[in-house]
Amino acid sequence: MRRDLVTAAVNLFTAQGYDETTVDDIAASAGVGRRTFFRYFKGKEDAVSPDHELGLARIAEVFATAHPTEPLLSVVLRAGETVFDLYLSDPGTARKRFALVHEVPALRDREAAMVHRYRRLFTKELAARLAGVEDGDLRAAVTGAAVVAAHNQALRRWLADGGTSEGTEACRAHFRKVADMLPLEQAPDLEQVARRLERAARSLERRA
Amino acid sequence: MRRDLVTAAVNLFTAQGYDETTVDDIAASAGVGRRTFFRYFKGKEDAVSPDHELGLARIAEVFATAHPTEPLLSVVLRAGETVFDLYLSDPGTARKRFALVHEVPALRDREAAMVHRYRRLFTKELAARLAGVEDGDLRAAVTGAAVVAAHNQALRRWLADGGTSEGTEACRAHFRKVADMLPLEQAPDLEQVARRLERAARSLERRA
DNA sequence: TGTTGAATGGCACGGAGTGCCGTTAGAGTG
DNA sequence: CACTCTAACGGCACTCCGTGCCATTCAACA
Repeated sequence: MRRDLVTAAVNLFTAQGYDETTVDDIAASAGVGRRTFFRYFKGKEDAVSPDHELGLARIAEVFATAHPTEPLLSVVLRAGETVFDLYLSDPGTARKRFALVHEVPALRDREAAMVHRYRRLFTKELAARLAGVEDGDLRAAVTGAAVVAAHNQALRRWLADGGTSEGTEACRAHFRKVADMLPLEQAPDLEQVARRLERAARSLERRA
Repeated sequence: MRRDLVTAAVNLFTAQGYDETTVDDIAASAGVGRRTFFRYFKGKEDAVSPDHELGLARIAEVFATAHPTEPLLSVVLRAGETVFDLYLSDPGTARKRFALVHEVPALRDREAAMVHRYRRLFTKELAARLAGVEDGDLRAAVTGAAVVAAHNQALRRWLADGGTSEGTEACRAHFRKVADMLPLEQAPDLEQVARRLERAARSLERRA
């Protein structure tokens, strides 16, 4: 039933435009009444991509069930990949949604709001795991935003390349590559290593 | 006139709630007709924080007029601070807006959409300046998101601390500190420094 | 067979946003 | 002062979104 309404909405939106399609059109196309539509969706915009709640829940689950000793970057990557799987499981509708979201202002704004929730979730989980670290919540905010941006960048490239199923592994590799440049464990370690080596070099120089 | 409508809207929203305030209420409170309201604002949500277009324009101007040899981090910091000035110039209404935006879902979503536009702008400008660099647009996307997150984090902390005008310099310092952990020039340089120092240490050790 | 509960759909209402048009104020001419 | 022209204003009416209310249907169950 939900599925029927979603497909009807996506088809009508792509065929005759978002603003030109009324909720009555969608309901009639799915063979139900207008009132029933609003029982399944909070609004007209929700008829496209109703899976975000599921994605958020899966990310939260990954963080909740992760072993405390697992490296933070590993947890983040696993959380991101669960969302990938949601998209990769249905590349066809993912492409249609992508096109719609990127040309209809109302849907673009709604997508931005959802991305905002993803970012907030990552930031919250990272902050909980960076408690005590110097500027922990700052690092969490910056890293959370970077993670979500990397994720979106990987998805966008995959979709721009046609959304073929062969590219799914490239999509994941892309996300990992971007995640490697995040300021998680890497940056502080490098700084520390540099300082330590600098001191060692100076002391050795004095000895020589 | 715009200003009257904005203050009327903010006051009514805070006093009796967003959903409970109609556009007629706002227009009547400002002494104009309902139709006039929609000539000044695209919608009810625009009556709060109508300065985002100006902020986006100022950022674009900073990037457009920056000298080509100026370090990228410096340009980013200057662009961010022009937006700070927009908030810091009127701390009182900034606090009211902050409270409203963070408790009204519709305004929160709209704010997220605006943050999305800021992020897109930074990403675009960074990508143009990272052309040719390995994974330039990936770095641009990640860095743009990180910059905006750092900016928001600094603003949020400033507002959470009461939004006093004495904290404006602390706000800027905060933004700079967070920007320092961004993967712009720093991370590659650090890596290079570490490798160079490692080699120097090994050669000194062999000599000793 | 009677009953209960959940899903449905029709109806009506309030509010957002928009097009149209008459009215008015205010600036610039003779 | 009288006239005109332009731009903003405000009222009116309309479409559509979203929601509360209620009657209907249908299936499960005692």
